[in-house]
Amino acid sequence: MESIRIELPDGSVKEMAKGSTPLDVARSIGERLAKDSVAARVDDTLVDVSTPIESDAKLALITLKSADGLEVYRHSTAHLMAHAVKELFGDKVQVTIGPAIDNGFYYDFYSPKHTFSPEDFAAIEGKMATLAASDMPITREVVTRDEAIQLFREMGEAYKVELIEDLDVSTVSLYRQGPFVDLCRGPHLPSTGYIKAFKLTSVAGAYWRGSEKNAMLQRLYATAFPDKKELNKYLERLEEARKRDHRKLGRELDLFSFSDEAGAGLVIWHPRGAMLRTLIEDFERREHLKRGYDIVMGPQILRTELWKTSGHYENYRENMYFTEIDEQSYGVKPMNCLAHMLIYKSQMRSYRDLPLRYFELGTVHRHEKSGVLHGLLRVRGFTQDDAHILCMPEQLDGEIKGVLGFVRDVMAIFGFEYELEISTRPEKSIGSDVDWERATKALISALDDTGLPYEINEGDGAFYGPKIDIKLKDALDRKWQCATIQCDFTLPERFDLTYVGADGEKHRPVMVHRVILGAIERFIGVLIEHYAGNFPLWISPVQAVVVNVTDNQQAYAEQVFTQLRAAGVRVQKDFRNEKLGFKIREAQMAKTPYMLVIGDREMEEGTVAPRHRSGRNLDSMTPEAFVAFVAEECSRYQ
RNA sequence: GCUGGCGUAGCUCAAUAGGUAGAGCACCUCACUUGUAAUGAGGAUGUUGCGGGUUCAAUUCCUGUCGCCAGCUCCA
Repeated sequence: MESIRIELPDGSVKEMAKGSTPLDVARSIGERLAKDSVAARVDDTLVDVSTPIESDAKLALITLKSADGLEVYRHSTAHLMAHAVKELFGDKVQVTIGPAIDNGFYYDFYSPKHTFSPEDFAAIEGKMATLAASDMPITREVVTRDEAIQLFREMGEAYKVELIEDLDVSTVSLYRQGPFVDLCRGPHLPSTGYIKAFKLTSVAGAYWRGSEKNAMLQRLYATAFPDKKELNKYLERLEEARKRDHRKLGRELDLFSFSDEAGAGLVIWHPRGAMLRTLIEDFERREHLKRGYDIVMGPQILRTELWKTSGHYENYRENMYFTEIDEQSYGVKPMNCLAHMLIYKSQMRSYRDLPLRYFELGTVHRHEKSGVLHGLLRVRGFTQDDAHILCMPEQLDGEIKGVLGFVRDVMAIFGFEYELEISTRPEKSIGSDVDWERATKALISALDDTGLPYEINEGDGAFYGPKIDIKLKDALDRKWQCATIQCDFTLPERFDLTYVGADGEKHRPVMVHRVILGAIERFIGVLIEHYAGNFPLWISPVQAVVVNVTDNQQAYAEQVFTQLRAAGVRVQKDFRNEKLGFKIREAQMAKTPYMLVIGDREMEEGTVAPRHRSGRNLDSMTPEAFVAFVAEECSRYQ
């Protein structure tokens, strides 16, 4: 019999008969490995453990311990769910697609006759458990494209037919488990019995193939883990994450609110939230001034004519608010660039002036679709830490690198990890091919320079230029774009911006539109979840609360409070006639960093006894010492 | 914007086969003078999101609208 050489990840080589399967190889190593292997990687291709190997190859067996294994597991669980749904709802539903995602999987069903609700979950889970327990083999078969089309057509699965019809291949693979068959590339678990722990989590609408022009499908989300223990751990983690939800903490910590009466997506900042925001904005002003930006301010509304000049009226009108007064139409600004353009144009510019960096904490309004609003993370009125850099083309690289460095420094201060993405030209856009190419190259070069990994989103750029996006994650790992760096070769053109070069001729400057935190609202939303409401001292709206033990110390405590406030500590007092434990508890729940306890002892010594929200007590110290202590802890950010 | 779910006191949630609503916390009053996560007693609290319809009667059923939640689409 012909034999082949199988190279294993540790470099060892096994001689196996031609046509041996990964499972055969696993068995030759050990029964335990054979049992644990759910798929295999043969020369970089993921396959089933039952796929025969026909020639010399590198082989890695995949168990549920690896990310690949888990993905296979979840994908197979998605099939199991589709199988269960077909058994329960039969002809009422058609299957479409069901991939594995982070922490689980989903499956989309076309189901006009039955609307899925969480009440269906128990039945579906029960059926899945039965199907898993029956341990049906999951088998792969390869058929021609036409055979597959015919098969799914007979089954009444129109969406599968459409999928196959769009495939440019001669054969497709099918996976069967009992009577259930699905078009799938695989690989899959050897049998349904491998599936042990899963839970349906939610149901939501999703457009077929992600386009709002297509039919709305019903998507069942679920999670799956190799065993119940891990599943429960995940569910607990999810529960913990929900406690960090900035919408919940925002109310509990009395930071902000929304009001139907005011309007959807419009933030109302309460004293503590407004303080938090002010502190962050002050920080921003300092950091920008340090880096050579000039602070500027523009008006809230500008004449509609100007939005026509900029191209916003043409491209962004549906997101804008307009108002008309004295027969004059104005647009409420959705972006801050226009005033910055006017500042640039207010005088003749020399190449010696460049780069010019105009910074504005600019409040903008955008009419976002009602369904996308989400706490502070997606609102209709927000303030950006916006800047427009106007420079010579040869300065572009350096400016973009400078901004990326700025982002890196700021994110380090808040302890954020972030993901970088670059987005290229979309279909609906303005500007020439040459400009787009030059701008895109500049961004890529700057990204490469950071040495950090980044993703490329083709066609995802703004209508006026390509961009780099920096994304942060919320408590539930949903990604939100915060910082963004966008090249714009269009506005300088439209506003006819020029500078006089060394040659005495007029030249066109290039523009970089960039934000570091992005929208302050969104950033604070993510920040609340990041710290779970336990803000570091330098941005804590309330840094300390003075708490007396009995009325006896009230006069002294009042004096301490006044002294600390005069010294710039953000301090509050709680002199209510309550037990100390009660007042400590309240301060604790408000996540106040320090509680300054004053009893007879402290009054006699002229000190306070600080208690940190962690429960740790500091040695008693004089109010002056506490002021210095706070100043020291905050100093590294100022 | 779309699909589905939801809107009851400041917050978290009960209630009703259709008969105009209750509990805890918070709030107010009184007593207690208290040492590091809840002292006790008493009190007040609602146009049941808003409008229209069906009905003798609507918080409950129907409908419109506003808002919220999950996801999709879209974006900081």
